[in-house]
Amino acid sequence: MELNTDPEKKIMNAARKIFYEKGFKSATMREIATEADTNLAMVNYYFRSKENLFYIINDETFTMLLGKVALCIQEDIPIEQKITNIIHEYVDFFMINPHIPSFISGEIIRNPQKIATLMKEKISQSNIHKAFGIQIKKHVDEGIFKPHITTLNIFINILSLTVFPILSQPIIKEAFNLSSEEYNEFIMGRKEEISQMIINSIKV
Amino acid sequence: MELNTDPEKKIMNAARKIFYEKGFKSATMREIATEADTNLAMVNYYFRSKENLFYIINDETFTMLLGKVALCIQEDIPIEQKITNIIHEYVDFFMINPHIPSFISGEIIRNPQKIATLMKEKISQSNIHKAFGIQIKKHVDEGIFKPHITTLNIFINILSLTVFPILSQPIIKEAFNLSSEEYNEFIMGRKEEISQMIINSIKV
DNA sequence: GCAATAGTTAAACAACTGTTTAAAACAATT
DNA sequence: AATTGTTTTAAACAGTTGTTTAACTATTGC
Repeated sequence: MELNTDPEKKIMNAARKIFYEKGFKSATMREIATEADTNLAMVNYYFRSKENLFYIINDETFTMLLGKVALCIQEDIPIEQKITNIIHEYVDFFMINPHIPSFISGEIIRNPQKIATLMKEKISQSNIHKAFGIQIKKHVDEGIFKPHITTLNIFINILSLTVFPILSQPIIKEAFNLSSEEYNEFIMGRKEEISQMIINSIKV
Repeated sequence: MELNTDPEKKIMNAARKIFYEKGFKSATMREIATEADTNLAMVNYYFRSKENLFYIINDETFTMLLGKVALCIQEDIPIEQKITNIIHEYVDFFMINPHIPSFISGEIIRNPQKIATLMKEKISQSNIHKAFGIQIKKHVDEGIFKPHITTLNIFINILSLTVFPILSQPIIKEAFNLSSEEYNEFIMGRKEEISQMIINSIKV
């Protein structure tokens, strides 16, 4: 069901799908070409190399992920509500795109420096750290949050609790005998739980 | 610095190192042979195939990881103390073996069914679920823990909060400008924080 | 209409990989 | 000392992969 007939877009969509599912090393240019309903040479014609194509997808993915959080942060609402919103946003998103966490994990193992640099770039482009960091510091200074609380702290906890259960989906389902419906319920039910957990952990 | 001269052990050690660092697909038999200070044919002579060698390492890794948790669980101490012990154990272990989380993640993407089956097998071998599950249910029934709390819930939270920060080590260090010492401090400082967070989240 | 550019195709190339082979070296047993 | 089974080596094999080539077609600009 490929609506876009532009070959460049078709290849991008195919590459995204294959890279997400298999990671860089296991994905092949021939497979991407077939998925895009074209041939091998076309993929190289439009995107020069596998590495280049991969990093376009990689960049796109990070932009999307950080865009979500940037939107939540710039809203004029209490910080607790921001945290809850980010968690809901991420859980919902990863449920629809369950391959993204493992895609990124795979790239961390393959090329940590490159992905770290990309991440840093994207973080400074959106001013997440600044806008959120100031608000947190204010809460710390006012004695509302515990003294050691930082942006890093909160972000790691949010990502840990949202990303990991998606990453380990196959293991959870098999080891605990959950059907897909039960797994979905489990993840969705965690949204409020995680939010409360994190908010409680930062309040003094 | 290879102390063991037994070629089989030498190949195992080499394979463990290479597989941990690069994952199944990116690791090559030639690289393992070189690392083991022997040649290609020897690796196949002792281990038949790459797939087989990989699953020996895989099995060994899961046995080790679940062994740790099994030990903590069977101690005759309050359940809160058990949770704290597991967290400390895992954080310390992953700090020494930072490649294991990404190694397992890589295998989840490559062959989810196989790793899920292996995990299930190992879980039922150690009687984690049983021994821990009973104790949790007792706390729930006595009104000490919240009604919805299960083994799965607690385990996912423990693993999420311990594994993810290790998995994303390169990104954390780069994006937040942390030196290795600062990163280590950050992770080590989280041990108590995580313990409190999880225990608070399950108590009624 | 025509030349130049862009798009498309099938085939070839070169490098790499897991696995196998066949012969040599070694060890132990008879 | 000869034989047997095991270990080690170097080479070959067959398949896959990313990339390039060269020929062909379609499109565009003049």
